[in-house]
Amino acid sequence: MSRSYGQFCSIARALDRLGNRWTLLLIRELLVGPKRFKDLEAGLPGIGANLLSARLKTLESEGIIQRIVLPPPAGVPAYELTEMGQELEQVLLALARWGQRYIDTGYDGDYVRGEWAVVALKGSFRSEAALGLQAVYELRMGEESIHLDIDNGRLTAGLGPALKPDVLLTGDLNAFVASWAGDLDLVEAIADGRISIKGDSELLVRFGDLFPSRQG
Amino acid sequence: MSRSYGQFCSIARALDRLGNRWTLLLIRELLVGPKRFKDLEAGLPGIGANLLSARLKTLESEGIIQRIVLPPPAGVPAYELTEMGQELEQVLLALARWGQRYIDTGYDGDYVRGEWAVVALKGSFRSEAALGLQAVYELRMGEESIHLDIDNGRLTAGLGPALKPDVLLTGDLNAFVASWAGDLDLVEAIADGRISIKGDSELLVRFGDLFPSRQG
DNA sequence: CGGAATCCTCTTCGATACTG
DNA sequence: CAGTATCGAAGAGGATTCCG
Repeated sequence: MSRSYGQFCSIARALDRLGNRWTLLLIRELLVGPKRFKDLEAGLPGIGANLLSARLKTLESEGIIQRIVLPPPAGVPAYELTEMGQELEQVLLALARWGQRYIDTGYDGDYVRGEWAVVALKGSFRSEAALGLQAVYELRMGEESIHLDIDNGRLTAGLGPALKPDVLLTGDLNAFVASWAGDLDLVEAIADGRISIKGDSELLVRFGDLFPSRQG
Repeated sequence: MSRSYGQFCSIARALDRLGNRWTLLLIRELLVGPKRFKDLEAGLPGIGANLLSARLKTLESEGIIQRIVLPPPAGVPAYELTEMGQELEQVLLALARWGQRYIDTGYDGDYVRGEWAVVALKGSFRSEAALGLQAVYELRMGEESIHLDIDNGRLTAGLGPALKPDVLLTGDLNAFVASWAGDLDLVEAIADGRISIKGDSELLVRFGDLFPSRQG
């Protein structure tokens, strides 16, 4: 399958498993939670069912992901990361940090998905800026919601709405994308109504500090 | 060249540049210092000159590496990481940490090189274990030497001998490999003479603590 | 509907031979 | 020594089909 590099080196060994096309993006998809085959296809446009199937099989045999059956009432098959797979989070966050330079310089019409912000924001989170802060953010981007729970320097982020958000930002996905791309200031977006805010607006000011982009 | 994933996502954007075969291993090679074309070929057995040439060209055009002429008396062309390329260190260290599980479970005869330990040891370094410690280690593995300067929780590691090592470990590369692979205990290796130690032997005890493997 | 298997075309890789 | 050129082999991508 994946041609081995044949090197006694932890990086090469990791890349023997992860270096194939789509593999790390597939992990990114599963990092926000279990997903079905069709959801993975949707998050990885262009992959092709055969290749996705092959990648899933390989990763399962390597113990990085596992097939599960979602709890009732769903009761349908899905894929999730094993503990070993979860441990790849730091690799993806490091990649996200390095790659941020290529996204905060404008949006070019590429495919985008709100839930990717879960991983991206985890990557750009500045723990130091959150010391002593207790706050729950919810971002409602079109159909998708994500939540960010900040508790004194620690961040827990995930898919879906927050139970009790201190701040709720609602808007079109395009508006959020424009703000990440540096095309639109968040405060400006709220001023002209492209994004609406509910809750403690003081916390909005801190948002840019907690999740900085290159532009500042 | 590299087919783009076409996603507005920092991870996908990073992988657009780094996801090709050999690319991240090429970065690993340059992470320990500038190298000539032939040295890169030697560190990446199997790559093929055409592919190495193509990767170098692409990475240069992306501003991740740059061509230089080594200072006199060498005066020969070489490649080195740009600042942007240097910033990939955290990505490689994260990969090294995750991949360590695949190397500390025995050596299988794969190609290996002493200088890779510079990156691997940086990855496994436990800063907490080095608080208050000031020590310079040198590892002389066959022809290759690397040095590890520890200064109160901070590690600087690089190719070549140390100026004033507190501990000098000398041995065959095979012996060091065996110890990394968990096939041979470092203390045992010294007891039976496969690795010899010169200097403060107390610091040897701390070595396993500073650079732990999965086995402990 | 989910997902695995097949077929075909295209791109990329890998090894060797070759050139300034 | 530093790359180019070439070509067979392997992997990727897209469409379609089959099976539960």
